[in-house]
Amino acid sequence: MANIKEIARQAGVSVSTVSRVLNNHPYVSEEKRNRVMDTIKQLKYARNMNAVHLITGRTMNIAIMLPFVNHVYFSALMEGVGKGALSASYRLILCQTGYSQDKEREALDMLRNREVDGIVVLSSSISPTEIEAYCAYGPVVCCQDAGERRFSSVYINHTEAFRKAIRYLIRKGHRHIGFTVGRMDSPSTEARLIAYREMLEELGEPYRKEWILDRCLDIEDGAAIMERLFVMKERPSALLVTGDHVAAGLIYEAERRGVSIPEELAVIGFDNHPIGRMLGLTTIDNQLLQMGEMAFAILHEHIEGTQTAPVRHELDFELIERASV
Amino acid sequence: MANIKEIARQAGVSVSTVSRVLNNHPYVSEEKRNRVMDTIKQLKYARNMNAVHLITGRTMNIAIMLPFVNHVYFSALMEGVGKGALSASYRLILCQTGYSQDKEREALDMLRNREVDGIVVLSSSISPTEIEAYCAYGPVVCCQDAGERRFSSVYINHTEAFRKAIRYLIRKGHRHIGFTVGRMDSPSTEARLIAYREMLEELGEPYRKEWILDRCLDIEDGAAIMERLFVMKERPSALLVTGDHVAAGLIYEAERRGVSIPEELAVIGFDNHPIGRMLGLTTIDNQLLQMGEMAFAILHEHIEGTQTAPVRHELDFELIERASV
DNA sequence: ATACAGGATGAAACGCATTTCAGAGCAAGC
DNA sequence: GCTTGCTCTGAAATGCGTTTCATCCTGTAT
Repeated sequence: MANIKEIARQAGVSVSTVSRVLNNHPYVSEEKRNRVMDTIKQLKYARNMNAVHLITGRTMNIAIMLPFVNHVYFSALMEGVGKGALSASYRLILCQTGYSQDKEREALDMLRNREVDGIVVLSSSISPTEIEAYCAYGPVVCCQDAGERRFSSVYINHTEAFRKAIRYLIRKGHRHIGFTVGRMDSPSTEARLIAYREMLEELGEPYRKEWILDRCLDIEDGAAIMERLFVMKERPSALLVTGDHVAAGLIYEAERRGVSIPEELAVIGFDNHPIGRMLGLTTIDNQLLQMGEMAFAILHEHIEGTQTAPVRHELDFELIERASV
Repeated sequence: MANIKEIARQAGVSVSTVSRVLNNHPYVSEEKRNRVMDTIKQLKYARNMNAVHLITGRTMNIAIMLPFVNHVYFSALMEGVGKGALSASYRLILCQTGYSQDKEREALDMLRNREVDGIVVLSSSISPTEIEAYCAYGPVVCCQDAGERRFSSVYINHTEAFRKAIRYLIRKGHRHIGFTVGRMDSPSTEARLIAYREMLEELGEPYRKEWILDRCLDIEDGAAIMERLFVMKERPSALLVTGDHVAAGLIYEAERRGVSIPEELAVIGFDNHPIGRMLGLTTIDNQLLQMGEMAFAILHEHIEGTQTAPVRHELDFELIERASV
């Protein structure tokens, strides 16, 4: 309940001196410093950070916008951002949007409202152009390639990664390749389609809409894929699965049904999650942890002012060969 | 950049009127309300929430303290808390502690510093007694049973749940039962040991230290259990595994090594995670989502002042019979 | 005509810590 | 002896929105 004024009064100094003690400024005599610190302890004084935020114009909070927390992809990214934030003494404010555009705008508004010093967008449903409008109020970093923008981004080149996975499958003799996506209209799906179409062209294969399996987000969606494959007249011999958890579900269900992997169905996952390592899943490591850390690092530079121009940082990816192809 | 004073000046009204418009108070004439709203739009005014927080003494933020975000148990709990927070317009500030006591105190200090209106502790390393000291500064809700305390808690009765699982195993003919834990000195481990010792007594079985497998947190730890079982002279015929992910690792590895489940090894998981449903894992549903939601609901009541006394809310659990026993 | 309730409005106090500025005291340098 | 440059200190301005209180006005009840 006590405030800085009360401390000053009881310690017999001015509020400025108390503030100096609080902030470890030099130029306070040992004697007064001790007196102030004693009074602080006696009165169990705790600073009202809201006043600090108001006067300094900084909150040491950053917002992290994502559709849902309970998903391995976002957990990993979040872990990375959190790691960076922790070591720089920033706090993370969770903005779980469920891809609701209103919620997303609400999150971005925190920047306008000075509630946060910056925001990292893991995934959003509103357009990059709309996000761009918020750059006037503070730094924004996105974990998706959004092209040349007024905000920074950290991403992996999904087209390139997909191309690499496809090439690998072709080298292994596959011509009938399908893939799964989380949602059809996401930027990464778009990026993947580019590489996919390229491949079809090259192999002279037709575009089979049903080989692009939509709404594959978690392990059970993965298990459900088998059923979807069984009802197809023509089945792909290989599947690129976005997410090791989805792939794990698929592999499990394949085993249960006696479909042998990789002989009857080759699978490549994404994310390089522990579950994939355990299952011997060939996967693309897309460096989620590093991406999160890098996102924070860049945001931090923007906040500190050491970097004012938006940066686009493309991360490497790596094909990890295991036993599912 | 504009502030309420500037809006007032340009709209030709007082700051009080602007504030009233901002907060949808009645008693503002239609005409002035419109004038103010127009000016707000023109100047692209955004409220400085830090000033609001300072004057109102509330931030609409709550802290959520947990060791790591990248873990299914905490993800599920967090999802629940987040759900509640969202619908009550509260923000979640993530305090990832890694069980560092300093970090935990830092999180609790946010309460003293008025940075948050309340805090929910999912799991902590510091003692309940130390947490209790912070209750003077604001409401705290823990997701573990800490006995009669000055803070509220939401929990499941781990002893009871364990007992139920053990009874079930005994009914199925098992006498040699082991179990896994995340860390040996956690409150839930203690609770489980009570039921476990009871069972040993009843069956007249000796306490075999090696049948309590420590440090089992994720899927790979689960897979590693098989190796640990193989080097034992005597092996348990059934294992209670804390976490469906750990159990999934174990099941997978058992299959790989040709150990049939449940014939050679029966397994009961915890958490009722989708991965367990997929694998036909018998498990105890400990209502993580509901626990998170309930934790927030109680915290909310404390913040609103509708509930001032600490409450202890014990949640039900449910044994879900599937094929692993 | 009088009283009273309620709508509408603005001035001012309030919440609290940081920072600038001015000034005092004192030592070192010329 | 005088200037320069620290060290140390406090008064006051600052950041910005909310809320209380007093006041004025208008319509309705008596």
